Amino acid sequence: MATRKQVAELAGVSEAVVSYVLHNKSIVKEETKRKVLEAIEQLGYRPNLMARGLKMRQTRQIAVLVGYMGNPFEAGILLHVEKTVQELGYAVFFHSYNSGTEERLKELLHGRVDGILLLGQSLHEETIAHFAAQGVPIFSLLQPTVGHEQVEWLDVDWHASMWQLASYLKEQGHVRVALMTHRSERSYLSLRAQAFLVAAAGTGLQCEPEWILYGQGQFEPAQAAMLAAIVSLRGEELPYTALVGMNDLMAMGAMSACRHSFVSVPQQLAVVSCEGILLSSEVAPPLTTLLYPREQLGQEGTTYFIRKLMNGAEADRTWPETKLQMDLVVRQSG
Amino acid sequence: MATRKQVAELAGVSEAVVSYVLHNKSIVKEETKRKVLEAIEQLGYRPNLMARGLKMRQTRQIAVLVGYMGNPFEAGILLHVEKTVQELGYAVFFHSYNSGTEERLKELLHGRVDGILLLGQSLHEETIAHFAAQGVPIFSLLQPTVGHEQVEWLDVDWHASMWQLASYLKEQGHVRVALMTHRSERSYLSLRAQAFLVAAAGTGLQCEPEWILYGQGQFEPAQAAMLAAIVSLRGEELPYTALVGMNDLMAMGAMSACRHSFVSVPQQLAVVSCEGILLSSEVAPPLTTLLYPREQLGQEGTTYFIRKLMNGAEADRTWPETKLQMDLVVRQSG
DNA sequence: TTGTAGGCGTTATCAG
DNA sequence: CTGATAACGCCTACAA
Repeated sequence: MATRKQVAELAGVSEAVVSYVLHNKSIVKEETKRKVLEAIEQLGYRPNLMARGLKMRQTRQIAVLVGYMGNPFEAGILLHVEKTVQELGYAVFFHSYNSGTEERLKELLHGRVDGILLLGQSLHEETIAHFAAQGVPIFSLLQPTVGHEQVEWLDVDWHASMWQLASYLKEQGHVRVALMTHRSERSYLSLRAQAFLVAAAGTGLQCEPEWILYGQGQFEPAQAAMLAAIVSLRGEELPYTALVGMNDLMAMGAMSACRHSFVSVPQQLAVVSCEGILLSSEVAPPLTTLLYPREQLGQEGTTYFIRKLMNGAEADRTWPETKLQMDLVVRQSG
Repeated sequence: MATRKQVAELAGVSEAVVSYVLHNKSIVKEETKRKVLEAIEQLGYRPNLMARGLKMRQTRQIAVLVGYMGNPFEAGILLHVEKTVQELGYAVFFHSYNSGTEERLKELLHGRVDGILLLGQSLHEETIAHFAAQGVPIFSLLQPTVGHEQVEWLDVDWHASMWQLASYLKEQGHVRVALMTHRSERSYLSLRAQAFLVAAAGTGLQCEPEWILYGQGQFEPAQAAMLAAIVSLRGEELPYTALVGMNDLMAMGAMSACRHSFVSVPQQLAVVSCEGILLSSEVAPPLTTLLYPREQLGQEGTTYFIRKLMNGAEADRTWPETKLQMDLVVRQSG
């Protein structure tokens, strides 16, 4: 573990000079510089990032808080986030967040990150205030749900998107539609559900409260919920002709349940969704879904946030309130 | 940003006492302790992790190097790794690794992590030596390919697993089988391919070199490779009756290509694979595959590694050379 | 152009 | 039991 001191000794200069060379201060004489660089090379010296962080009060590390990596949607976003973070010379502190471990989170992050990037998570107000007080900015990819007034975010325009989806269903002749979402209002899926409900009302679709199924954002719970809904009919026909999933995994879970209980998709039940994850084109039948611009989300959101971090608090008001757009990919499921 | 100094002032004690309280040294008088705890509470004080790390030469952070998060197989492992790391009181420095950015990696990690966990990546020998010299241990989930003699790892027993797969194909009456793998011998898929080739020879399967397709571990390249193989036949029959994918994504890509070119699976071509990722049961037709124990891998491997980190270098020889087992899940693709 | 010294927030040693 | 004080490795204003 070579330190700066050792480099200085080997090069026969003082420690400060080593720093000057490291930071490309042009004030160092060419020959001294060469000597120092040689010593650095020889010892394989690299600055200790803890020490530097302590001194500079800047870690060049940002926390990325995710919910559930088992969902390809979130994993796909993380992929692009990390890539962008890396390109901008920062590093990722990766943490899966569960509401209720906030105390632990504060400890874990204290002094270790320059900012926090939320991947669809909703923090408690108190926690947000805490980090604000610490001078640790927060940015959110995917719109946060409750609270978060001070938190900037980037997401698609869900109202426009859901309007698009509702219109499509209407065009296909559907009137009664079911909805699969997450029970918790803290989930980012709830926002999508609200937007769909508004769009459904606006386009004249019928979506009764008892047609709302809860798949908790994941495949198996969704499968179970759909199965339960089918079984409870005792052989009668489904009261709706279409199901819209608030994410692809749940839509796929529902289709799986249908297949196992001989409900044909899309004839007896059309299924549509709104992410377009990997393999959504490969399930049976291929899923009709909106395409979420994940790369754009990860790339643009992260870039904006880190640039802001680098500039200090200046250029604060530049956030372009443009939301992202989604395209509908019509396949065979609905 | 309350510091220890401020806490000490508020509580009317010296800084050292604050540390004693923090570390539960029972030598502090009950009343002093109470005063200090109050001050901590009031100021919302938490130790700065950079300062602590610098002093202790221990960061309680480990680097996790991944290849491609777009693959549910790797994302699924990360999920369990992170969970375990968190439970053991450590944190994850997340980094996507590309061969060729080793210099950058060394800088980025210097002094910031206590250890490195490889998720199927292969580092250069020189890099391994570097970290060894720095006293940063490396552990690998999934067996590393070339070199890495000094690196401990955990993986399934690929020879046994591939023997199982080859035997199954043989039982099903197949003789000529194709293989879909990654071109680079640095990829962890190459190890699987080697193992399969050995097993194929052992069980009497025929697997000609020109039947080896390269899907680069991902869906779309695999799809393209399979498509190219089919097209090049100009309408003649495939020279093999089964294809074994070195991961599920490639097997699915191959199936997709078959569907689009009207090659029926499994009648004209049986497809099998060896991971069992999410949705492998939902594609058309559902994929016959070995089930990789990802949770066990992430949980056991990470636990072993972090415990070792905590104990210093002691208990070095306890690594149980037991490899993990896989089960075959027979579905409709082969 | 180069060296000195103070300090970032901790922990640990050693007196009181 | 408690209080100074010396590191940990680095950066930077200021002095030489």
